[in-house]
Amino acid sequence: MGRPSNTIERRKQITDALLRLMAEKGYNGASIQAIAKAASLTPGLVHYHFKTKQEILIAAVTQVANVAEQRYLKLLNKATTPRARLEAFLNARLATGKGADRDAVAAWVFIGAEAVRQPEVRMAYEEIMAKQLEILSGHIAEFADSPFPPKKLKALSGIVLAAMEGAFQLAVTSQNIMPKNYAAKMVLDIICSYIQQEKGAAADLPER
Amino acid sequence: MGRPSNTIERRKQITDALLRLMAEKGYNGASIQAIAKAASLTPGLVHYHFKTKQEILIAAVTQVANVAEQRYLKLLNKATTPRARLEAFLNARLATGKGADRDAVAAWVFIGAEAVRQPEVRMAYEEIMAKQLEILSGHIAEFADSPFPPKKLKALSGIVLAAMEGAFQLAVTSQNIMPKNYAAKMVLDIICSYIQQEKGAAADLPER
Amino acid sequence: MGRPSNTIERRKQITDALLRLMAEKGYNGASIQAIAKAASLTPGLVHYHFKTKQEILIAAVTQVANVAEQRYLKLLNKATTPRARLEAFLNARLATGKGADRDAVAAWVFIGAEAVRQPEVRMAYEEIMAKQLEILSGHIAEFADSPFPPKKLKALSGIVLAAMEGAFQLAVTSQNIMPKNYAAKMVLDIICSYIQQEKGAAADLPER
Amino acid sequence: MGRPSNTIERRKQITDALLRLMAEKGYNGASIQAIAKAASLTPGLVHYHFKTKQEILIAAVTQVANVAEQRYLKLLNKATTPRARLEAFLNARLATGKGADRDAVAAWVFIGAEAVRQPEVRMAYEEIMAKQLEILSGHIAEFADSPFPPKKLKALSGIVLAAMEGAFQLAVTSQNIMPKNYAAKMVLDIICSYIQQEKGAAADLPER
DNA sequence: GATGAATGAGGTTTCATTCAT
DNA sequence: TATGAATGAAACCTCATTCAT
Repeated sequence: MGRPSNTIERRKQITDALLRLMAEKGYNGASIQAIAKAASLTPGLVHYHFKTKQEILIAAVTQVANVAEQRYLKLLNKATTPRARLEAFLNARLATGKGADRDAVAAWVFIGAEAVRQPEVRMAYEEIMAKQLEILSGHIAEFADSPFPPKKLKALSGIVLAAMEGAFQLAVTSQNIMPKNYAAKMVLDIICSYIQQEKGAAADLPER
Repeated sequence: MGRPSNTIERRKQITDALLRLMAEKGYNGASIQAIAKAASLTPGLVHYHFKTKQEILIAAVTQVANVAEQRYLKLLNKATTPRARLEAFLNARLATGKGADRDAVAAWVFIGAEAVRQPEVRMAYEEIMAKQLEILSGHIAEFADSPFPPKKLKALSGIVLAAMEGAFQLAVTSQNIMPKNYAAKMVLDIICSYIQQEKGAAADLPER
Repeated sequence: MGRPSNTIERRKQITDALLRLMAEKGYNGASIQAIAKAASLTPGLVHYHFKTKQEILIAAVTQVANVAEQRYLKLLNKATTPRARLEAFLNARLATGKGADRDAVAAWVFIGAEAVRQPEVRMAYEEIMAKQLEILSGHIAEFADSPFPPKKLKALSGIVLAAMEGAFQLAVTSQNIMPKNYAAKMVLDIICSYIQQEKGAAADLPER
Repeated sequence: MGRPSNTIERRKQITDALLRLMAEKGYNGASIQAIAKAASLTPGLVHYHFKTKQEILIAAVTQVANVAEQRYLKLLNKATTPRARLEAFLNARLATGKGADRDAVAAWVFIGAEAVRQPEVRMAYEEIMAKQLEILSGHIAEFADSPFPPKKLKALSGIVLAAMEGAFQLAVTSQNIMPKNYAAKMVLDIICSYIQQEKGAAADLPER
């Protein structure tokens, strides 16, 4: 009895619209009116499915993370070596060349900014970052294929994550600094050389 | 012949107020009205010194860059080795421990976001980034102290710059990923190991 | 032949919910949506049982009056003297100490306010007041136990009714002016002394 | 220098408009739009002079109280006997016959209702009531012209105040119960008879 | 230079009501 | 009877900007 629920689709319609608009106008520029129009809905209906605009943003953040994770898992499936698995992670996030992804990157930059001032958004953002950090350091450890001081592992992973976030920022504002598809390659190079040096350093202290 | 101009101080008052407010409320959250109050001025006067709000933002961006440059030049003065000069650059930008600097970092993240959607802001932002890239790659080249393929130099500098920008983002949203004062050290380590590896690779191809 | 009607229970569920909500948020603050939730129903169903929100209010007004009347009749049953009967009336309405009754009183104040601007509500409200006036003046006349000029009887009853309504108002806004259970006692005192004086005055004019 | 301030007049314009509208549509019915139009202003300007709608209401409450006080003081000036002073108080508040005062009474009823649910309004309302109580009991004590148990004095004043508030309610909803100008007279009668009885009771206990 | 009142567009959100299911 | 999605108007409020003084 009663009308069948379509909340899930509607919510996706709405978060999609927010991300699309945010990519070029930022969070404030993406008004509920505009979101509604972009999703072919009415403002009232938007608020029927989301109590506040912030809720839409948080749902969108989660969605972006999920999409990225799917992409990662897909690539991971095909990867058979530690190096390939690390690359799967980096490419899943940094492959900014696939056309419509420029929007996703721009949206992500705005999400990062909102995370600075909206605690609720920050929590969602932090959680995602923490998860990324864990996955990334796992892949690096596996790739290093030798004991790696945990502190250094975490520090390396942290700066790599920072480099990735910064690469997004530069990709959408300063293309001549961060040309397409450069980031993934450079990040991998950095990881390699850091590991190499670490191995060398360890070799110099054989009795430890 | 009329009262003496105080435009310069007034403009600084205003940009300072914007940066302060932006640090916790973002660009949109910093209304002209609020800026005026924070600067102990009136809205009308703000618009007397700046035609639009965007102009204030751009002036603020420039100011932030100048302050950072002053800090850099000061440190540079005391630096006597290539390594010290490179460190001067990194520390001038990444020393986020000075207390009130958290605000500067947060403001910078919002500036980066505005650069995504406001072309005029983007231009100012890009220019700063380009300059940074130049300085940074100069220091790295000097520090490497051996011929370095220009492409690799630029790529390394680029990813380092990205790491620095990303470090700002994480510093104000995910402190457990990017603890205070970690970034500068890690960035230097990365540069070192990358250069080392590059030297090793060059040594393997003696006849070139 | 269809499911058995449950309209009566549903309507009571709904008016109860309105009264509950109105007690702390007023009439406008009690949205249909909120009423539905408070009654564990859906907005659509609320409008199935009541065409408009105003209809709910009017039903609620009637219900409140009925409940008060039941309470009065119960007390009246046990009363054997004129004074006891008068007290039954006063206590039935002014006994605001029964805990959850604070809500009923607050709701009644809001009902009085709505009666000012909604003619349909006013009619219901007036009818109740007229009835109260009649009952009250009956009890007073009986209690006075001597001829009482009709005009004075009506005037006394009127001001007593006013005092009761005002006591509700003060009970929910200014407790230190109208402490719990004070009103009923004071109203009775006032009636007594007024009657006494009236008797005295009548005695001074024996030939009338 | 600068434009001369007209805030005071503007604020009065606005509170006047609110009271006028509230008299027939209640607080919620008096939208900022409507207030602005009634005051020949723009909604933005209304919010320039009052941060929130509630602030307007509170200013209006205060204003109503002040006007009533002025009226009282004027009447008080001409009063030479205790009885006349008491009457001055009652008439100042209950003289609901002066034409436009019907609006003031209706507005006051809505104010009372808002006081139930808006704590800030309640505080203003309570303060006014407390002040009234003090003035009123002073006049009654003076009028009684004999020692009066403080508790009884306060109780009498309280119920009289309640009767006055209730008279407002009935005046705007049930005119046949509370005809114009009846309230003041009846309230005075009630006070008189209560005092008489009290004196009689005191006389019966001469040695106390 | 400076003030602060004023504007008008647009922001998010609420809500009584309707209607397809 | 019952559901809950959908609507559209209207609510309060904010804000960059202008302008009379």
